[in-house]
Amino acid sequence: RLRKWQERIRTKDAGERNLQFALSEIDRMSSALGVPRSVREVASVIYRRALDDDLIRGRSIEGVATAALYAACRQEGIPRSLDEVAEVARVEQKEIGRTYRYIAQELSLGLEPVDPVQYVPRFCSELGLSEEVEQKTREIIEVTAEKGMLSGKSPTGYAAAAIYAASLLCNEKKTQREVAEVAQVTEVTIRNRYQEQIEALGIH
Amino acid sequence: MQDPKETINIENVVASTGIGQELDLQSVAMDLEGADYDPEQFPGLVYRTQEPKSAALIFRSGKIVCTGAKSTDDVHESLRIVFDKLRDLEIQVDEDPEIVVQNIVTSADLGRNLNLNAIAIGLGLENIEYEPEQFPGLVYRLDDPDVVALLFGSGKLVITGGKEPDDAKKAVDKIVSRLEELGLLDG
DNA sequence: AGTTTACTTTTCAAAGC
DNA sequence: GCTTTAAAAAGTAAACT
Repeated sequence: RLRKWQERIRTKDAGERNLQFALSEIDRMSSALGVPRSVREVASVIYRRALDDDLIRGRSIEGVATAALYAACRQEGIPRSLDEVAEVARVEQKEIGRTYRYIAQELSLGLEPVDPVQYVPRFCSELGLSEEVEQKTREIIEVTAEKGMLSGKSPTGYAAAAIYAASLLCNEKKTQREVAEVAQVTEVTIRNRYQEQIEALGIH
Repeated sequence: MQDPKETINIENVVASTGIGQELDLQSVAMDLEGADYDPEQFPGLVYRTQEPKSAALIFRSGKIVCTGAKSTDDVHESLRIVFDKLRDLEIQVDEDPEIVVQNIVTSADLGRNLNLNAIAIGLGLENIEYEPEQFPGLVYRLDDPDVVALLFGSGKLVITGGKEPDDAKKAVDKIVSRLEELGLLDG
């Protein structure tokens, strides 16, 4: 009976330690990504829900904690791309994406695809662009997405191209390289999306 | 465009069978020209047929997986070639080994662009998977037929997981009617 | 800048780790 | 879970010319 009791304590302690580890990892990555405290709290809640629903079985604590943070950013409307999250995570991007899809499904998070507009304030701010460019970017994204051009395209690449186009239109030009750098996409992607967008807008 | 069902094309057929005899893959690898065998990497020996084009994975147990064929007829033709090659090596092969089709991959075209965002919401986020940051296709799992469809912005799609060619036709029918009743196939 | 090659997703069997 | 095999879809990426 004593052994059973000790085992229970040991299991409980191990569980506590694992939870503390997961929460400290969420904190560490959140700081590195510079997300607000509210997002960390949402991530913690998602992680605890995953824990309660036994979703960690067969997966790494690190992977679930990272996926929870990625999901929390999206839920709070200030997404970080998988690429950005992977840079501060200790699991590879592929596993973060796979784990995110799993917990989003199992916990019925009901998160819609990321809207490129949600990346605009942060990217424009990092580029030191004006409110005017930011507004023009939103307009470009909304008008072209309305025409069905967003289907299947990466939200970051789409946002990056629109920012590049808006910076030209507002005479605050940023190079494709500068925009590519903050959005973590290649210049080739910006070029491709940019061509489609200006054509759809009829800007020649 | 035309009837989406007319655009259905079988891209790959996966099937399994067995010769009813255990094999010494090491010696088969030595005698069979073009055979790839690296047991450290994978327990199966890989043998490719040229016409019809396919790849056969041959195992020590005598079981065989054939993949890459464009039709069920091609699967049978490819495996007939593999069986004969093994017989040439003086290996006993059952007369007519049962061949079971395990998966058929099909492509099709709905003939009109799709707004995947609207479709994701329309079909219900809990019923689909659409993460354009990770993959441009929307993943839609059907219960009957039991297949998985990948829908793309171009209107083209992939149907996989089916056991018979008819599954793809049924799936396309269901997808078209579902999108139509949601009013997402026009515009 | 254009081309080629390659990786992302889904499906399935096989034997073994 | 992973390993290997094939195939399509479209987007993204990297290595070359």
